Amino acid sequence: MTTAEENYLKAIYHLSEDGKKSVSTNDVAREMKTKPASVTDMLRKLGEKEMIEYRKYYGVHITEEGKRMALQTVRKHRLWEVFLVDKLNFAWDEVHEVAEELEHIQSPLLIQRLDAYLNYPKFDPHGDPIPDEFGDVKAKPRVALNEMEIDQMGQIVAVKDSSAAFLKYLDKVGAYIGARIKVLDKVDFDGSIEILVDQKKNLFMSKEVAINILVLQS
Amino acid sequence: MTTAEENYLKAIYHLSEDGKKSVSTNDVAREMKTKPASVTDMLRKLGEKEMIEYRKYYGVHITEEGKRMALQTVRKHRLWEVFLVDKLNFAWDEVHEVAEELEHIQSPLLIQRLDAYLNYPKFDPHGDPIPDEFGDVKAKPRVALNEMEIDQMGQIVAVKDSSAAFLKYLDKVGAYIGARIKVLDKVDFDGSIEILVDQKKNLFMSKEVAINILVLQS
DNA sequence: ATATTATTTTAGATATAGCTAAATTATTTT
DNA sequence: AAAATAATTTAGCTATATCTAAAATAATAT
Ligand SMILES: [Mn+2]
Ligand SMILES: [Mn+2]
Ligand SMILES: [Mn+2]
Ligand SMILES: [Mn+2]
Repeated sequence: MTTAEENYLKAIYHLSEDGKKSVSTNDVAREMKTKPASVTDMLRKLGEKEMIEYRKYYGVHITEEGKRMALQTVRKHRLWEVFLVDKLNFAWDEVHEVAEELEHIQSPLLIQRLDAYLNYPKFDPHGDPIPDEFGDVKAKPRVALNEMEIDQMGQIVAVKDSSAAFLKYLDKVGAYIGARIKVLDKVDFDGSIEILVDQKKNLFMSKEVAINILVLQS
Repeated sequence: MTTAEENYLKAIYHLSEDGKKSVSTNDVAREMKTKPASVTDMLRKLGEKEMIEYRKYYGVHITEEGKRMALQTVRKHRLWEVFLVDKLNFAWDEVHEVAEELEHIQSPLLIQRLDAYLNYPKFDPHGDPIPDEFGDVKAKPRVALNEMEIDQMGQIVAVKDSSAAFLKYLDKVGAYIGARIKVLDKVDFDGSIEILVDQKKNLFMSKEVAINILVLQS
């Protein structure tokens, strides 16, 4: 598998994640920041390798083998992110691009040793679960913060967006993974929301922000 | 710079190292395990980027800028090798191929942090010096073991060949970096040599092996 | 000085991965 | 059911990095 194939397959896997049966050429083009024409070429190639089922004009469906490969790349990406944050003192908003390169290094021994060195972490710095070497993921039930009701409580466990802009904003306002929260108010008009963080700090945020914060309800 | 360009430039740098003014197309092809025709293409490209001075049919000479770039890649390669051995418990014969990939990861911050994390190592697991961030190398005067005379003493400080086959052989016979040695005998006929290691173990080796062991004389 | 040999370059392919513009197919609206 | 629109594919082009075979050049030997 080439780097490009791995990146496309990972994108298709992520786009299929929330139960969508089939992913469109345009979806992939948007995610990969390439043109639909380029995507068509790659879909044909991944189809020939049986990583996806590809029917012209009707989108694509990832195969078991494709999912296995994608999860392997996801595992590497997230392990490297843990390494960068835990060992090299990167901030959580600085790791994504580097991990995007590191995930393509080909060495099973390297990943096995890295996993051991990091003490078999279960989650990456953004709260995403790290698949084990067989591709098994321990998924916790998570809710987007904007879908919670007033007075409901929980704990921030992950973020959906890993961009530096978003993560720096969370740092600034004091939202972090592990924080205990309670919904104080929701505004129907624009979907904005006010929460209490760690029983002491009030925090007001737009719907755009709340959508990207994942909570384990309690 | 692409990965291929970095690899070629590093090869040209290494081939120029022992004072050779100019490096031939065939030399590079041998080192890179590619065909001379492919080398010609790349030499033109590196010439246009002024990483090398390239005169058709007369070989190539690395420029200051090219040397700077090559040393940057060498620095990354060797730092990663230290990481693999010191932190991930790789054997010294297992690191070369992986480092060959890792050296192309683009992130100045990553290398700066890695260097600090490893405590600013000066040598890699094969005894080769690690250039600092400005490309400065602290070179020690080293002699190939086959060039030493009977009764001369010294310390093994590096190996010239980093292949697994060679390094595993050294492990087996108990030659390692840091070992104190004394030349006991040399056979004129085939250049083979017998040495005393750490004042206790006699070791007989062929010229091929001795050529690839570098010694700091004392 | 010429011929032979070795080295190097050029010409012409292939494979990957991207693009734009045009054509085709599917979907939605009227 | 047609027409309009949106999505997707095809055709043709570019750039990188490789290769083989043929041509050109340099180095060596007679
Ligand atoms: Mn990637
Ligand atoms: Mn992540
Ligand atoms: Mn390399
Ligand atoms: Mn080394």
